[in-house]
Amino acid sequence: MPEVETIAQELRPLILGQRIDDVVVFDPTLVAGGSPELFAAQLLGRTVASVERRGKYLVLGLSGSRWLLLHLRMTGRLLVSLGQSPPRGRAVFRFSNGLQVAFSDRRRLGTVRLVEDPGPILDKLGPDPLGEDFTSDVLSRRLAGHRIPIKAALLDQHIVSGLGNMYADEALFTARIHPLEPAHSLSLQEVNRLHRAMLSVLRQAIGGRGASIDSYVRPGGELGSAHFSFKVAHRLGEPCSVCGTSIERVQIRKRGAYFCPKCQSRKW
DNA sequence: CTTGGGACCTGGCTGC
DNA sequence: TGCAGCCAGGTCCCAA
Repeated sequence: MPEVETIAQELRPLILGQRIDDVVVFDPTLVAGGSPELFAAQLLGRTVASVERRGKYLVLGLSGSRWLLLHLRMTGRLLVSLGQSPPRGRAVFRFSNGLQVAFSDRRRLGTVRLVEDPGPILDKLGPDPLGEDFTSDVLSRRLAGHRIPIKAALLDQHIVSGLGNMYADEALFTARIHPLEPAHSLSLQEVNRLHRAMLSVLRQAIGGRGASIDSYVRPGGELGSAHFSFKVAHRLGEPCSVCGTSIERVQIRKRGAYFCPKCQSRKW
C-alpha cells in the first residue's frame, strides 16, 4: 500500500486534468472483465478527474462517470516518460500533455478494469488503516470472530485493506504480537498496540516512498527507501534490533512470516 | 458464515 | 553445465 500511495501521489500532478489521447494494450490478459479493444476505446477522450488509492487499488476518476481501477499485484509498475522512446509494457496510456504511462509487469498478475460503478469491487474492501474512521475500536470489531492467525487476518483485504506481507510483519513486530496468535484472541491492549503500529509502519513507509525490496520503483524510476527501516521483514537470521535474537521465519498460508521469537513470544 | 488450499505468473534460485 | 522443480506473494475461486 505505501507503494501504491506513493504512485498515486507522484502520478496525480502529472495526469490530473489531462485527456487520454491514446491507449495501446500489448497484453490482452491485463484487462479484466471486458475486451481490451472496448477498454481502450472507452478510455479515449476522457479526462482524469481524480487520482486516489483505495486499499491497494489505484483508482482514477474519469470524465463521463467512468472509473479506471488498476491493481499492480507484486511486480506491476507504472512508469512515466515523455514522447520519444515509446515504452513497452503490458499497456501504454498517452495523455494530452504528452506524458506516457506504461503498465509494466514482469509476472503479469496485475489488472486494469474500466467500470461505471466501482462499488461492487471497492465496497468489499475492509477499512483503510489510514482512513479517519479507522480507530482501535474498528480494528477490534473487524478482528472479532476470526480464529485465523492474526497475520492471515491482516492480509485479508476484506477485514482491513492495504497491508501486504511485509507491512503485516512489521506491524506485528512493532506491536509485539506473534503472527500465529488467533485474531479473535488479542487483548484490548494488544489491539491498541497493533492499531498504533499499523499507522506508524504505513506512515513511515510512505515517508520512505515505498519499499524497493522486489521490483517496485516509483513512476519516475527512482527506488523507494522504506525497506531500509524494516525490522523483521526479509531479515531471516539477522539480530533483532531490540533484543538481538535471530529473526525467524514461519509459513502462514503459504506466505513467509518474519518475526522475533523473543519480542513476539506467544502467550498460549 | 468461516477457513484453507490451489491457481495464476515468471525470474531467480536450489539441487541433482 | 543443464535443467527440472520450487519459491515469491495478492487475489480470486472453490470445496469443506
